[in-house]
Amino acid sequence: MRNVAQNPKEPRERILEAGALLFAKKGYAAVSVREIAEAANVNVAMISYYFAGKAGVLKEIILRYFDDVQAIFDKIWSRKLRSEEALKTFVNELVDVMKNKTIFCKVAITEMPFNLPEFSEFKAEVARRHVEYIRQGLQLLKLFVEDERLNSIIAPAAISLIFSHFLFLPFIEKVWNIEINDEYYDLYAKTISTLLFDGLNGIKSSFKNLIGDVK
Amino acid sequence: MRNVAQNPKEPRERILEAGALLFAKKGYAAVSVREIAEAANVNVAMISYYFAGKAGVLKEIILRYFDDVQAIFDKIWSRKLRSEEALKTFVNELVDVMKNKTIFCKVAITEMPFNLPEFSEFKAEVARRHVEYIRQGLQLLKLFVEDERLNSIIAPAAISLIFSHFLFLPFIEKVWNIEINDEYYDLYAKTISTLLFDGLNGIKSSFKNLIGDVK
Amino acid sequence: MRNVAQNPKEPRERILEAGALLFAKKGYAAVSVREIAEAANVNVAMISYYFAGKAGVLKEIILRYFDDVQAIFDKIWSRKLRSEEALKTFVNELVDVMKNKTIFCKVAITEMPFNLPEFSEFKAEVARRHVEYIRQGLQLLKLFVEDERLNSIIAPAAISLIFSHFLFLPFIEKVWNIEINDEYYDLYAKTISTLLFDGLNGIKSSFKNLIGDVK
Amino acid sequence: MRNVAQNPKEPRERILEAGALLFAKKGYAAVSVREIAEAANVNVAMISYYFAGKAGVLKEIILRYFDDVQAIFDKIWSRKLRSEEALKTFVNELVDVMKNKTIFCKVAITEMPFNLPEFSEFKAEVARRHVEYIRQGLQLLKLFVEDERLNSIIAPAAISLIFSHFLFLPFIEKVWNIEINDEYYDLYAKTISTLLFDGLNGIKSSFKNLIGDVK
DNA sequence: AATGAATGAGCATTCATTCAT
DNA sequence: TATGAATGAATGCTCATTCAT
Repeated sequence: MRNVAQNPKEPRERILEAGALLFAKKGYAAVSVREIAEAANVNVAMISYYFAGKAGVLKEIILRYFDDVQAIFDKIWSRKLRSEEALKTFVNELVDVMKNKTIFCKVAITEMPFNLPEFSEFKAEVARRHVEYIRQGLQLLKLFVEDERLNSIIAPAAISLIFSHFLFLPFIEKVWNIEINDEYYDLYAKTISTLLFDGLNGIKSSFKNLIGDVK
Repeated sequence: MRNVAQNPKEPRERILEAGALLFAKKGYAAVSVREIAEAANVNVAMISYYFAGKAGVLKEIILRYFDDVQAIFDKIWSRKLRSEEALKTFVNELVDVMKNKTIFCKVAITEMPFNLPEFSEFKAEVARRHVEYIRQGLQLLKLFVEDERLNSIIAPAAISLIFSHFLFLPFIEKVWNIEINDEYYDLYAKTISTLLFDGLNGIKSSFKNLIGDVK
Repeated sequence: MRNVAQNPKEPRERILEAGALLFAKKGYAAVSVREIAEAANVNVAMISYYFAGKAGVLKEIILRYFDDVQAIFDKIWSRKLRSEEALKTFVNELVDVMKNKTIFCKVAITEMPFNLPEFSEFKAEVARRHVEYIRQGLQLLKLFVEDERLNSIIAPAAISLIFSHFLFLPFIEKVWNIEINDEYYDLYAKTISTLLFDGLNGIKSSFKNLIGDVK
Repeated sequence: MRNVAQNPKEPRERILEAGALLFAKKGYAAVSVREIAEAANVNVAMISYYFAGKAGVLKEIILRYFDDVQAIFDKIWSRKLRSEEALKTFVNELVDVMKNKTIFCKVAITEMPFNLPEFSEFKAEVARRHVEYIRQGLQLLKLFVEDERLNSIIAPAAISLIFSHFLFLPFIEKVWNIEINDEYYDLYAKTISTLLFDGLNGIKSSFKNLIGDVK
């Protein structure tokens, strides 16, 4: 059901977008179902009806984001890209997703550090689904390491880097006087790609002892 | 008054630490004053008494974090460190702050992307206070750029990178089976330093046209 | 909607009556929503649901009282009564309203002297709506005066006189040992009418110089 | 102790005046002890210390008002004034008290209609103390009546009339554009006196059957 | 006489959810 | 599907008062 093309005018979709917008702005816990219902122009009860509660809305938002991430990984595998190109493609595609589905991405990223009981199982499940992707990604970049600790540093660092713009957006808008448009996002993708690629190369040469042989 | 060393047994301090712990775990909006009061073993009314409301607790937490960040900047200026050493010192010191005041840092970082009305003025003020530090930091790294857009990408990227561990901590603990101790944080600081230094050098050579001359 | 006849068993109406009773007895500020909810046999949340908060209940009560006052004025205009009859009709009708909707009247009158911020705008609006009625009333009684000061004395004096019984009711019950019934209210209306009519005539002859010519 | 001349700078007195001002503005129940303490520039605990709680402040305010009223009655008895002069003196003196101790009077009058449990005994006591004065006043005006009902109408009516200005002051200021000064209060006293005297004469002639012979 | 910390009860309001229609 | 009334718990906060100092 989730993948079926949906009319954005359908209530279910309106709820999802209104929810994502509000969660992105104020954080999941600070948003009430009434707010969402008003923004989506539906009756409050419809949120429980469609998503079995407020938590269901967030879960769906996060799942949609992860579907997109998964699609990016699949694309890279299927194209059998090599290290540098794979990395650049990954960054470019991820920035593209962020540009087009900003609010969904921002919600998925900003809610990740929190540990609300009603999501602990859900998050564990999502994590499990993506562990393998992350491992394969690190292998592809010739960065798979015997020492798991290095993996546990690099993977979040990369994700965090790519999403930095979205995490700090309110701050950025206050501090710098810039116009954020397509051109900006091109520069953004190029800058982050470079930083990440050269940075990871630096790690590869600095930590030779820690980096294992991958077939 | 805020900087005076305080007995952690004092109610004010207990509230602050209990608040930070809970905000770090569940996010500001998901925590109730009653929860904080119980954890801090004080009467609910004391939270309003000392901090003029729940929002006051978060503000104090964020201010304390920013005081530490400011101290790091001041240290670097006063030592007149050069580019590479300055960067490494910055990362090391910041990781050190994160290690010792993890929950305060995590709260400051994770609440930044949100835009609750009761904090908008406060955040603007904090932003203003730190703009100059960030600018000077970029100058020191010979990364001050004519094109403001590049600054607006690099600065958040660096911060985001350094804090990546704390943003993804719950995720990391689920995916990797590692022990997080002092040794781990040493490796973490070294890895992030390398990634950032080599990455920024990559940017310097790739974007020569955008980077201005700084004395 | 406000004027539609409503089943007194409807929650909205029960809240209104319970609220009026309690406000009349203890004053608006001394009554809690929980008290009202219990007395009206509704859930506490229903008070905010129907009236957008405790203040909304008082506003509705006052509006209902003023609707009745307005209806009396309209009745007098439409009947084209002359001075003496108009005055007697006014007093009689007002005493009648007071008798039948005692608590609503008492609340409207006793809360008028206070200036709570949440009502200042509302009261100004109500005042505006009734200024014209009062002016026309004074004209009808041939008491419209060039000197606005006299108007500002007479109008409140008349209202105050008519409501005196309700303002001092608790006091009256303590001091005099009387039974308050329909007969009592007949005597009350007659006494107040006489006092007011003869008193105003006295003013007319004593202050000839201040009283302007009205057609 | 209450009658001893007190330095208005003494905390006790400051509390009393700050309390009266706030009670007059917002009503007893809507005022917090902290508000009073701040306005009086004393510590919160001092209110309980001097007056044994918030209720004690109101009681003292009301007592002071009644002392003044009692003094007026005593003056009239001692001067052995006759009906008309007695009435005019009463009104004039009362208006004078109102002018000079506006807030104390307003509080005493506006809190009278309410029946808070913590004051029921106090109010009964105050009522008892003044019943005799009122009876004697009515006798003096040759208005003492066999039918107690008429007394129970006239006495509150007179008081209510005299205080009408203070009950409706916020309303008056909104509706009429007048300057309230000494001259205004002179006119006020004269108008109310006339209204009351002529009105009561009207009653005397209209209700001959009800008015008994007094020696 | 005066303070400020502390308490526990109470405040109005909002919450997510349910349910009859 | 969709509504709006209704619920009971929980929200942040303020209350008058007390008490050790």
